[in-house]
Amino acid sequence: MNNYSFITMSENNIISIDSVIENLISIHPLLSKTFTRSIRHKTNLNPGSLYVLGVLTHYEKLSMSEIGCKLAMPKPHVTNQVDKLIVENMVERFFDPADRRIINIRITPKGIEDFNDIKQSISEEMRHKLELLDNETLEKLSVASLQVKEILMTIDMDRTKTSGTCCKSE
Amino acid sequence: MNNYSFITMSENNIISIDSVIENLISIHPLLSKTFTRSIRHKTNLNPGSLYVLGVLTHYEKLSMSEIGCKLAMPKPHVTNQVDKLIVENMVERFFDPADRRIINIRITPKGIEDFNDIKQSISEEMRHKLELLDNETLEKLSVASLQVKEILMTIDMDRTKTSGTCCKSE
DNA sequence: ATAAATAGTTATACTTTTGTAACCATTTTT
DNA sequence: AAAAATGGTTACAAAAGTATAACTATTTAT
Repeated sequence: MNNYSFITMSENNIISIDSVIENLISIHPLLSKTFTRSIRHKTNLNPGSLYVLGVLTHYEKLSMSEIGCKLAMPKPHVTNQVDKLIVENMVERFFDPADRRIINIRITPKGIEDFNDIKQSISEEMRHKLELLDNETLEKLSVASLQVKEILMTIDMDRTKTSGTCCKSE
Repeated sequence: MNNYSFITMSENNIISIDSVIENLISIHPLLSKTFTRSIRHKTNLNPGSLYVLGVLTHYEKLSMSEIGCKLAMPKPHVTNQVDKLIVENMVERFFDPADRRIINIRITPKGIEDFNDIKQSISEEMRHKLELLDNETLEKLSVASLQVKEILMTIDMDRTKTSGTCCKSE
């Protein structure tokens, strides 16, 4: 029985992983299209810049490489997107006192404010859709999306290839 | 008390919608990057073609416009992506007997098979990450992602602008 | 029957993102 | 001190996706 329960456990696990991936793959284009489109129409920022801004709201500071890692974005592209955000005073660079090669980025108060405005604006359409859901469904979606978000954020989608090494252990 | 409870209800609702959007916006780049990168490296298909293929696994048939609607993809782009899938024998066109302007697309058995292979392959990295999660977390993610997926799929991310009208009522 | 609307394609210009390699500055290794 | 590794930038080529308009074929409305 021990053995048996172990096997089913493991089986379940595999099934679980596949179904998770299945779900995530389905979720992705739905979100991708909604937000990307809105971003294009309602802001001057590239989708990429906005992702950078977004990830910076979750961390006090990130180095250029870490940003690229969190978003699996090539380093040269990170440079470009951060440059744009700096022009807009939404983020700022500062050297790492311990290692002067490292350039850290943090979001500015203006960045936080702007990001909130942008979020409001790009999510207008989706808000209208969500308003049509009944309370129970909405609540379910709220809890479920929070869980997905939190779990995914603990997973580093790192890549070691594109341009030098990427995320190290957190 | 009735009134009060109504107000809090409504407040909660607004808070819920905002937090849902917040979560979805956070989830999006995480998935986007993971899958997009893998798609690029492990298949010959564009990400776009794969999204089309994916959405076709969920519906028996879809017209060109409906595909564009489900994915919020401009119609000319849908044409391109479907063309590529047809060359690979992964989907097929057939006229709608009731209205010969409409071209319906359905996935072929080969398409289903290939899509499964591709899914396996593009999700390898993510599978390794997910394997590191403990069972409880994985189970939570499985349930939560399923809920998010199912709810989002009931919401049409339609757009009426790009190229003529889009999704009509389901 | 004619005009207007709809579904889809073609063509084209454009933006965003990716991939690669060369390069500088700094740190680590030896 | 010299060599190797690391973090970041620059520059350029290529892929993917977006926007728009013009066009054909079919259907619907008048």
